[in-house]
Amino acid sequence: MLIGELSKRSGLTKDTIRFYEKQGYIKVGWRERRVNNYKEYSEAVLRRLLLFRKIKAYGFSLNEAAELIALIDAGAALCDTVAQVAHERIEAIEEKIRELTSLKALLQSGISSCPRRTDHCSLFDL
Amino acid sequence: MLIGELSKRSGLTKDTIRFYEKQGYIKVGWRERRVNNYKEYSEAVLRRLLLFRKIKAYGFSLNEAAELIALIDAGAALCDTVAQVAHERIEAIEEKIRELTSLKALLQSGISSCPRRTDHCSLFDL
DNA sequence: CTAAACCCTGGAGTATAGTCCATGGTGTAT
DNA sequence: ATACACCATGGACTATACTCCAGGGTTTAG
Repeated sequence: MLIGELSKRSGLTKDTIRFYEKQGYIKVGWRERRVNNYKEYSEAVLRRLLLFRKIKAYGFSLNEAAELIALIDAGAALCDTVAQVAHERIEAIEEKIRELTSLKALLQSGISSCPRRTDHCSLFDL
Repeated sequence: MLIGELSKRSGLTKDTIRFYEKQGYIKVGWRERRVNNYKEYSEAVLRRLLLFRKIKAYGFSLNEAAELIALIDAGAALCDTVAQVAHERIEAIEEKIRELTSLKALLQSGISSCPRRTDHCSLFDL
């Protein structure tokens, strides 16, 4: 299929697909050019793009997604390995949540310590 | 004071201070050059930098900090106004926390739905 | 024949907040 | 005299993940 169809079926824009190619996240064109120089994409490429989307939906970065896919390609995506990776991601998310929570608490305590009577708020006083 | 001292007293690197100047977050040098072209910074600039640090510590971006400082400069930093801004920030943080929490749940449900017996994890199957 | 709708490439721009570098001037101590 | 610390400027580079553009070729319908 050509890039337009691939774009529709993968849900990624043409630009994104070309970007992934440039970055080497998908390799293609690599022989599959039509006479007119148009690239012919295979179903395998489509599956790869869908996989990227799925993994990214879990909050992984493109690079992390690529690493996971390499693992899968290598047949090394054992449950334990994947669970391990997912756990690390969860911990990173939890850490981020903790940061945000304490930031929120900081703001709330700032607000609640405000006298609310003057015409100048002390929240940002040095 | 010269930039070296300002850097030490503000806790910001010289590069950061120069960056703030370039971006117009602080205006200086504006007459206060020594004969040798060295910039002379005032205590007012130091206070401004400390204010930026403080506001940024609350998780505001540089631009938001600049807006808040403009408010303060204008004498318009009423408690209600500031509380309003802080509330918006808190809501944004809460929204982010909700996103992260659901992402975490997604990952967790993915992991827990894993049979954990095969040599290929189904978590990332299409 | 021409317009619309595709395709190609390379490169620049977006956002954020700096960080680093080259090049060159200045000030102080030995 | 020279080393060393300090100052100045402008511009490039970092990370992430695209997004958009210019300039050009191709295909298809009317």
